[in-house]
Amino acid sequence: MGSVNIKDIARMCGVGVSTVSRALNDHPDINQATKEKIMRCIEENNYIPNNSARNLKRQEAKVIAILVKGLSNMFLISMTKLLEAEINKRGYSVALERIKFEEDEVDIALELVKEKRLKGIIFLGGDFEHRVDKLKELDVPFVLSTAGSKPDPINKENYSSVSVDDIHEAYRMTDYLCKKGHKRVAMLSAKSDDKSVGYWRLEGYKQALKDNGIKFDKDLVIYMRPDIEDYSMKNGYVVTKEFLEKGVDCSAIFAISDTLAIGCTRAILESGRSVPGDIAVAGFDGVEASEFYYPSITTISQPAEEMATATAKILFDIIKGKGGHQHLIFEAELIERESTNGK
Amino acid sequence: MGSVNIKDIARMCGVGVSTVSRALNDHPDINQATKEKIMRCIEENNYIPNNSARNLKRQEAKVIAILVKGLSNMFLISMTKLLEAEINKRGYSVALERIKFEEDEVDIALELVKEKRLKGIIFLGGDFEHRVDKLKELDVPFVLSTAGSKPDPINKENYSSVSVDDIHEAYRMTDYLCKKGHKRVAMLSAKSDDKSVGYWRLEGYKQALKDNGIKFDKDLVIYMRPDIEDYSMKNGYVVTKEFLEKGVDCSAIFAISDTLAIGCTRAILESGRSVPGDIAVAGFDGVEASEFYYPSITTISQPAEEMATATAKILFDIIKGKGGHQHLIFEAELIERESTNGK
DNA sequence: TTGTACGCGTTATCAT
DNA sequence: ATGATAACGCGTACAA
Repeated sequence: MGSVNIKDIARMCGVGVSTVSRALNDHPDINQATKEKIMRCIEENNYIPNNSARNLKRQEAKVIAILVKGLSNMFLISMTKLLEAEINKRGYSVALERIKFEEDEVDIALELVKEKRLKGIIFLGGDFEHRVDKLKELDVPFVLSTAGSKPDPINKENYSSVSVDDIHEAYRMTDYLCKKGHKRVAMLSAKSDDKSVGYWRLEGYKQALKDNGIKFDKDLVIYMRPDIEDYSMKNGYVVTKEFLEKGVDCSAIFAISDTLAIGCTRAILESGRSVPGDIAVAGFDGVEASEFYYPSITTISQPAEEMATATAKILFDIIKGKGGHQHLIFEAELIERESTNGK
Repeated sequence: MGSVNIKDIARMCGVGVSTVSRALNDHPDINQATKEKIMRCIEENNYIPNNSARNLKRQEAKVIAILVKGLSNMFLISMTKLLEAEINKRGYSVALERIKFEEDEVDIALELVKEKRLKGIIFLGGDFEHRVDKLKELDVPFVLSTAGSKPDPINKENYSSVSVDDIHEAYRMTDYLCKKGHKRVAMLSAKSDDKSVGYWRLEGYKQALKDNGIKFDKDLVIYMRPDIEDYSMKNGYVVTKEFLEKGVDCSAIFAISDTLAIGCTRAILESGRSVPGDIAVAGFDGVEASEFYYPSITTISQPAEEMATATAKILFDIIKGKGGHQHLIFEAELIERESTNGK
C-alpha cells in the first residue's frame, strides 16, 4: 500500500532512477524503446510523482502564482481566467491561491515563493497597504492588478501595477449623472472606514460634484453594512431600503459595485418607484449581471482583457530581463444602459 | 538573496537544527528561553520554512482538500466557504483547488494526496463519471458533494456522497408549473450531449409532464449553446431569444440554473412580453441574484448549510474511524417568487 | 545511452 | 533539553 515511488519503478523496469526521471520529464537523452517500457510500467502501477519532492529539488519551475483576495468577486474571477490563458500561452502554469480578507497576501506570497520556486506573482484585488520591509523580501517580480490603493510610492521601482484610476472613473460617472440633470446624486459606498476603492471612488464623486457646482451632502453617502457580506446584493438592498425610508431627496444613486447597484435597484423598484424614472442607478465593474438585469445597469466597465494582457506582458518582460517595472493606468468605459437612460 | 533555511538559523543561534524545528512546531521538549531566542532570530532574518520540504518529510498533515469543478458557479463558491468554516472548526486546514472543465478531478486528487498527505477530499460539482480502478487508487476518504450524476453504484461503499435528488427536484418544479395551469412548459437545459445535471433534470421534467397528462414535446427543450460559456446569463439570453423568435407556443420556461433563468427572463422582457404574465420563469440553485432580480426568480434552493455540515461530519467521522460511508440525499426547497407568481 | 551518488530543506529517531 | 543523523522522493552532475 505504501504508494510506489520512482525507485520502485526503476527496480521493476530494471533500470536506474535517472532513466525513469528522464522518461518522466521528456528528457532527450533516452532510448525511445526504454522510455515506452517505463511509461507503460508507470501506467500499470499507477505511479504518480510526488510534487513536494519535485518542487524541493527543482531549481526553477515555470509557475506564476495568482493571489486573489476574496473569492466572491465576479470581476476578479473573470480576470483570473484571462490571466491564466495568457500565462499558459507562454508555456507557464498557474498556481491560483485564494486569500481571505483577514489574511496577509504578502506573507502567503513569501511562503509560496519558497514552496514552489515561483517565477512571478500577480496580486488581484486587495488594498495592499503593506510594510515596505516585507515587500522587499519578495525577490520575484510581481504585478499588482486592479488593486485598490497603492503601496508606499517611495519604492515604486520595485514592482509593477495595472489598474484603472478609481478617482477618475468615479468622477466620470458622477459627472455623467450631473450632466444628465441630477442635482441630488447619492453615493452607495463601501464601509465607512474603508481605505480602499471605497475611499478613492468617494473622492472622485466629491470632486465631480464640486466641479458641477453641487455642494457635497453627507446625508447622500450610503455606507455598506459591516454585518452583511461585503459587496453583496443583499447589502446594497438593505442599505438602500433604509435610505429610502429616511425620505432623503435624491434622483440618482451611484454604487461602487454592480452587485450593490443591483440590490439597490431592487430596493427602489420594490418601494414602488421606477428606475430610472424616479431614481437613476449606476454601478461599477461591468460584470455580466449588470447587462442582464432589467433594467440593465449603467456601469463603468474595466477593460479586463487589456488589463490581463498588459499584466502578463509586463511580468514576462521582467522575467526575461527585457524590461523594468511599470505602472499602467487603463481607461475604463462608461457603458450607458437602461438604469440611467429610460427603457 | 539565497534565502535562509533552517540550518542558517541553527548556526546563527548556536543550536542544532532539530532544536529550531522544535521551536517552529511547538514541540514540548524545548526550553522556553532558547525557543524565544530562536523565534526572535527567525523573525529578524525573515526565515520562512519551505512547505515542500515539510510536506515531503511530514508523516501526516491535518489538511482536507476541496476540489471545485469550474470556478464560476456561485453556488459552489458559497459551498466552499461553508465547508471551509466547518473544517477549520475541527482544527484542520483547507487546500482549495480549482479544476477546469476539461481536467480530470481524480487525477488531480491523486497527485494532491501524495503532495500534501491529505486526510480527506471533498469533490464539489462535476459529473464524476470515472473509471472504477482510478477511484480505487484514492486511499483517503472522500465525499462527493452536490455532484451531478453518480459513479458506478457497484462500489458505493468506498465513498460518500451528499446531494439533492436532481430528478425529484426538477419534477417538483415542473409539477408546480403544471399545477399552476401551464400546459406548455419549456425546459432550458444544458448542452444537448450533457450527461450530468442537465440530463437528470430533464428526466424529472419529462416525468412530471407525464404525470400531469401532458405529452412531451421536444420542440420545448432549449439547449445551451456550446460556443458560449456554460451556465452564463448570456447563454440563457441568447438561446431564449432564438426560441422566442421561432414563435413556439409556451407559457412557462424552467431553466436548470438561476443564471440561465436570469438571461432567459431578460430576453422575454426585452421582447415586450411580461414575466410572469405572458411567460413564467423558474430557475434552480437559489443563488443570491435570483432573489434580487426584478422580478425575483422562483427557484429550487439547495440547503447549502445543511449539506456542508453533513459533508464535513461524514468525512471526519470516517477519518476518526467512527463511521462508514454514507449517501445522503437532501430535500431542496421550492421558493416561490415573482417570476411565476405575479408581482 | 544509462547508472551511481549526492543534495534539496525539513522532521523523526535516537543518542547524549 | 539538545544535537547528530537518517530518511522523505526526486533531479542531475558525473562517471561509465
